[in-house]
Formats: sequence, structure tokens, C-alpha cells
Amino acid sequence: MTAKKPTIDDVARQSAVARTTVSRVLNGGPNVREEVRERVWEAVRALNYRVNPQARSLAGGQSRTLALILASDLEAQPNSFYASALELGALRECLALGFQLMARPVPQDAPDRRRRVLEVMSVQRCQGVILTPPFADDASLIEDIRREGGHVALISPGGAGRNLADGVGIDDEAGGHDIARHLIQLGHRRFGFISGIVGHLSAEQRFDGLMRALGEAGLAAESVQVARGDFTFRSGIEQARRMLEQSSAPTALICANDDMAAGALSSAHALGLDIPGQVSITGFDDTPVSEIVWPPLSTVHQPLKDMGQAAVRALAGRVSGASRDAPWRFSSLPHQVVVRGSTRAAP
Amino acid sequence: MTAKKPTIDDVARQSAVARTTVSRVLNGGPNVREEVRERVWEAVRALNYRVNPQARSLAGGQSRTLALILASDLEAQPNSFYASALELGALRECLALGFQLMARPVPQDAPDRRRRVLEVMSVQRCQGVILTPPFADDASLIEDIRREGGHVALISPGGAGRNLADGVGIDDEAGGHDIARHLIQLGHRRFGFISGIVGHLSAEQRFDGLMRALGEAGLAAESVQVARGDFTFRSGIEQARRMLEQSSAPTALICANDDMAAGALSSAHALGLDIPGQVSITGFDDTPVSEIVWPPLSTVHQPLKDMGQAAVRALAGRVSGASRDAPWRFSSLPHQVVVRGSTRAAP
DNA sequence: CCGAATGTTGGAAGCGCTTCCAATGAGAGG
DNA sequence: CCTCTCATTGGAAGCGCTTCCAACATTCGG
Repeated sequence: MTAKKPTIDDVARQSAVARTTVSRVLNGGPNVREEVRERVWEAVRALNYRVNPQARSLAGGQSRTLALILASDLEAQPNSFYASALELGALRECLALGFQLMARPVPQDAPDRRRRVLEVMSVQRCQGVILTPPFADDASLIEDIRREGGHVALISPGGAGRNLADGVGIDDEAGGHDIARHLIQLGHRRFGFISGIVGHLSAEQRFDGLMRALGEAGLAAESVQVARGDFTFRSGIEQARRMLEQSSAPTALICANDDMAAGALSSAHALGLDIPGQVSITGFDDTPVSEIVWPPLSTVHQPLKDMGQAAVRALAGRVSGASRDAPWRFSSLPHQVVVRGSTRAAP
Repeated sequence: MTAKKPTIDDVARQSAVARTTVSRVLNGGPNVREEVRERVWEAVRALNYRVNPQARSLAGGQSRTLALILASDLEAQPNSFYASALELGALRECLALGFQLMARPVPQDAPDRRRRVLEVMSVQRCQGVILTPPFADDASLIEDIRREGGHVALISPGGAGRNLADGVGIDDEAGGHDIARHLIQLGHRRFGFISGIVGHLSAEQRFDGLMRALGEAGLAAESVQVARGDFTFRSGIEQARRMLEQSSAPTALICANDDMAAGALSSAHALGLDIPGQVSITGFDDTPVSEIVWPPLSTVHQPLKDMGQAAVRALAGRVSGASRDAPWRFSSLPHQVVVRGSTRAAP
């Protein structure tokens, strides 16, 4: 079909050195004369040689493969923008660092979710796993992955995870605080909060931040009512309707992510409410969803692509041994309140 | 870190046969006594053995890796729901068939897009590539992939691709026809069509279908004005505004995908128009976007997950040689008009 | 009952790469 | 001038698997 691909031996022959030396050059090893190094690179170019990653993995005992575990209910909500953005950031960094990335959507409530995650270790021989919430705070899962010989990096760990592996995320508490303060400053006094699933600790911190903002403004804890959603658009619709149908409904709905805020928006529209005239609604994440809906959502921007990228970088460091014994490190990335059209002064 | 993983030799020893025999059993080869076969499987279970895909690839000369090329402008519109749905379907089938999948977003207007695509062949050693529009109709790209020894499957080829490789998609012409007829039956007589990028042939067929529906209803070609978008939300906003601001604006906007329809919705809202009271808007694809916006979009459902799955299946057949010499086959999947809240009788 | 055909098994040679270790050459120190 | 280092290079042994081919066992037709 096609001419056989050149191998490292072809390069060795062409540049008149031993295979070992070529390998050294390819991997940036030390102890090769500059002249030889150049000669080898030249041969590589001339032959259009590419290392065979399979062979390299086999020989080196390193698969250079990372897995990204995405919590998702496949049917209900296929990969959301949230997941896509993380994946994209991770993918890019993998490309740059010469790693492979396998994205794996795993339903968070599947009884065999643990097995599904561990399978990437045993079957795909991944060297590292990126865990997103709520998996990011599953201490025993992290332990299991380690037992299989894998490294772990966490996206937005909220609690346990924080001390168990490298992590990356924003300060969710501050994010929740900031968006709440935005609403308080607009004069709102009756709030509704639509939370995410149990176990998604970083999202719960957003609520903590909201409560702190309330306290700082001298508002009672009773000024906010809480409904539990599950991050899906549909749950946003349902919980928002419940709250909005009440006699003294909140004037501001704070949602733990954009999808639920979009659902809340739908419910408000369906009830004939004017947004933001009668009710303000906020999201969280600043995914494209927040721009697509009408009115566009005021939300908290989370640098998802950077987070995916940072997670890969952390993993790559551990895998290569560069940061072998360094203590777990959580890198906190900046967040930002983005004000769009879904919030306005309280009626 | 962890106990060394068992190898095929461990299984061979444990079941008292030669490595060759174990390999045969593992790969479902012929000529093994039932009794031996069982003995081997038992040893596999006992040792919790998993084949090492890297070693298998190297020895077999088959990487069992497929690539999914997604056209996307990374910055403007990170992986949309469209891409995610395809990826999910493909991923599942790969898992089932024992293939690896690498998703690769490639900007459709990057000058080095061809190189970026071909890189999955040379660097990742993929055996097959799934091309989505507009790459799906790039005859010379298909040829290049073949030259590198890869197989090709196409998602929604519209023209050239149809006769160059296996393909899967819906009947886009009929889809365009059906959604147009829906609008015509509602009494609309002035239409606006927001198209996709040049070269996205399957989307152009949607327009052909629209024109046919017009003709069948005895309406003049002049009853529809066309604006060129690029499938992004933003382009939907812009093109819709232009059309809606005119003195005799269309009463129905037909968009070539959901994202642009969402943009059109935004523009209509911004102009203070009532939807669907004053203007009806339709999308195409039936991605989650169409449910998230308000009012939810009437659109044409495209079974994206099934399409991703079918593409992988086609590729797997070619790779394994099962369908080596079969003629290229286009499988047409059913589409369906989904009526939601964004369409109503013409004012 | 015999040779041929067919079914079943094992031996061994790689696939393309990394890496341990030995070998070589060349300055440095005495 | 002669060891002793250390930088540089090459030889060779695998990594875990597939697969070609030879060896042996079994079956069948005549």
C-alpha cells in the first residue's frame, strides 16, 4: 500500500552511527557530540522518520498515555461544553508534550463506575489519570489508581482530593462570593440557589461563598432558599419552576453551573417572567451556553482550557519523574465575574 | 509500585500450553481444542491477564487506532455539541470493538490543516480516519490518507466523498425539504436561509431541499433570501440581524445548524421581536442547544451518535479486512423533524 | 492398512525501540 | 610518560506480542 516506514535503524545507517546513539539524540540524551547530533537530525529529516510510539512504549515500559475521566450521564447530557473545554486544553498540552490522551465519559452514578475508571489503567495502560468532579474527591478511587501504578491529577477537587494529589481549579468559594455580591449590590434580597449533585465539593464551596457574601452584607441566612439540582439543564428547569411559582419568589436565582441557569431561564420564560426585569439569573463556568441563551447569562468565568492544560502538565511532571517527590500542589487559577444581560437591579 | 503485570507467557505457563496457543485463543483463532481453549481462558481469569496493546500493535503491525477529525475553530467555538455527540458514538463503538480513538480538532481554515490531519497517520500510526465536513468532501485529502496507508470513513459527505469512501449520514436534501415544508404549511411565504461555510456540501443540500419544497408549493425562488454564515453562533447573530432589520423581513428563518439558529434567536430577541409570534426560526441537527434556548428550537434531528458509531464500524470492517474489497457504501440514517416552540403560523 | 489431507500444537524469529554495560578515545593530574 | 576520569559510542539483551513454519496427531478414502 505504502512504502515501509523508516525505522531507527535506517536512521542509524544513514547517519553512520549506532542505533543507541540515534535513540539518545531523539530523546535529548546527554553525551552526544554536537556534530553527531546534527548528522542524526539531518538523517531524520531526510528519511522523514517518525518514532513508532508503540515500540517506544513497549521498550521503555512507558505508554505516555493519559486519561481524562469525565463525569457524565451519557444519555441525558452528552459531553457538555464544560467537558469539551477541559478536553481541548488537555489535548493541546498532550500534543505539545508528546502524550496521548484518552477521554472517557463515565456516568457518575453507574454502579460499576470504579471499574470503568480503573479499566483505563489495566487495558489502555495509561500512566496517569485526570479526575474531574465528583470523582476528584473520591479518595479511594485515587488510591485504587495509584495501586495500579498510575499517577493522578485532579480538576477542581473540593475537599479530600486537595491533600491527595496535584490539583487545579479556581477558588470556588470566592467565585460564589463574588457573583453573590454582584447580586447584592444590585439590591437583591431574596435569593434562590440551585446546587449541583451531592459530592461535587467544589460546587458546594460556591454556596459557602454565597453565604459569606450574605453575612458580609448583613443579610440573614433565611434570605436564600436552596434547591438541589444535578447540573443538567432539565434539573435547572424543574428547580427553578418550583422556586419561581411560590408567592414570594426569589428575585435572583444563583445556579451552580451554566446549564442549570439556562434551564432556570427557560422556566422563567415559560412562566412569562421578564428577565432580568423581574428576576435575575446567574450561571457558573462561563461556557458557551451562557452566551447562547437569551438573555446571555451573567456568570463566573472559569479558565477550563487552562485547567485541562495544567492538569496534563502536572501529570507529565510526575510521570517523567521530574517532580517525583514534590509535595502535592494545588494551582489556583483566576476566576472572574462576567456580567451579561441576565442580571439587573432588583424590582 | 505495583506488582508486575502478567504477560502472555505467564498465561502459557499457567495453562501448560505454548505462547502461540494462548495467542490463538486470545484472538479467537481456529484450530484449538475446546478443552485447551477453556483452560487458557481460565488461566487468563485467574491471573487477571490483559493483553498489552502496545506489544500487540508492534508485533502485529496493527495499531488498532482510529482518528476522528473534527473541523473546528478552536478559539471561536470549542468543540460543539455536534462534535461531542459524534465523538461519543465513535468512542463507544471503539470500546466495543477494541479500538482506540483519537479525537483531533483541526481548524478548517488553517493553512496547514492537511499536515495536521496527515500527522495522525505518521505520528500516531492510526489505521483509519473519520472525516467530518467539510473535510469529508476533500478528495485529495482522502487520497493522501490512503497513500499513508490509512482507511477512510466519512461523516455526511455531500459530493465527491460519496464515491470515494464509506460514508454515513442522513438525507440532508430531504431534511431541508421537510423542515421547509413544515414552515410552508404554517403559512410562511417569506423565508431567510442562513447557510454554512463553503465546501460543507451536505449543508448545501439542505438548501437544495428547501428550494424543492418551495417549488412543490408553487412558491418562487425569490421568496427566500440567503445569507452565508459559518455555523457559529456569532455568525447566526449577524446574518439574522441583517435580514430581520429589513423593511420586509422574512417571517421564517431557516438555519443550517442549531448554533446559528440560536444566534438568530438572540438577534430576534435583541430586536424585540416575538418568537414565534412574529418570526419563526428553525435549526438543524437537534443538538442540546436546541432545547437550551428559548423558545426551544424546531429543528431536524440527526442521529449523530449513531453516525459516529457507524463510521467506526465501517472503518473497523476495512481495517480487519472483512470488507476489504466491498464497494464503498453510504449508509443513510433516518432524520426527523422535531417541532418545538420556535415555529408557529405566519403572522 | 497406508498415504494424504487436515487438525492441533510448539519453536523461534522478529516488530522498533530503550537501556544496561562494555569499549574506546582523549584530556587531566602526578 | 603513565594511569585515571569522564565524555562518547556501540553491542546486545530484552519489552510482550504475532505469525511463519515445522512437527506431530488424527482422520479419511481406497
